[in-house]
Amino acid sequence: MKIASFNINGIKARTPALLEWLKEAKPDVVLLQEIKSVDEAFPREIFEELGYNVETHGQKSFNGVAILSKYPLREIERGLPGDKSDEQARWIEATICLPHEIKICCLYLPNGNPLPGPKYDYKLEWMDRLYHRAKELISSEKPSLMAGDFNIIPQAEDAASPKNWVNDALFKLESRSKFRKILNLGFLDAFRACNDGPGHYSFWDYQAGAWNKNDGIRIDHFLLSPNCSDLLTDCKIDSDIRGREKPSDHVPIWIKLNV
DNA sequence: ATGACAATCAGAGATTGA
Repeated sequence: MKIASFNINGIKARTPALLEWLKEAKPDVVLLQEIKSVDEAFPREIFEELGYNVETHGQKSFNGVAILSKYPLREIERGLPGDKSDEQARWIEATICLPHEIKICCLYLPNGNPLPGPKYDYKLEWMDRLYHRAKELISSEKPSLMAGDFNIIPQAEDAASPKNWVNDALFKLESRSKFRKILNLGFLDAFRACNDGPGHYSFWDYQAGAWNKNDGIRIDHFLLSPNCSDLLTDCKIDSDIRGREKPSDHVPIWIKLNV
């Protein structure tokens, strides 16, 4: 089974590019971030015609997450628990039902810039809540994964120019430590389990010719619970997508599970 | 330190992103 994550930077602007990639990559499940659309405006029929079940958690103009799945989705939850006043659409989870169940969580972690400031505080607070949900997932002892745009550069080798990011919310020790704390619960960075070394990126800024200079960062991740990690056979980033017409600034990352 | 680029909403230019 192939599960992908893709920050599409607007479903309205990205539907053609998304369809082209879907038909090539043929993922069974796709986790989308930054749909930048309310639920009613999401073009669900286009994806249903391709055989996907569609669940969205949208918001006007900004944020918004969605799950496309060829398998039925159950136990759908919208919004990261822990703060009822949080109105930003950054989390949707569901259980897919194969012979055995897998809990799939799609997230769009706050950027956090500028720093210091309320946006950075929100990022750190959101990561504290993410830690609590991650702990619950581990405690359940069921196969689970969290994937999406984490807005975290885990290590220096995950940036082409790490010096440019030292004071950025994506690379600040404080936010990276919170990411590491989640890994230390027992979650596996699937990409690093399958790939070594520098030069692997999932985001290139639209500005300053970042793609042409390969000045990228790796900020889109798949974190797998231990019994989900046992099923992992491959993880790759479809970086060539960034060079196409009207691309997102992110590219898809996917895993294969032996189920 | 700033802007470079793109998407959104709105119908110009501000806001957001990373």
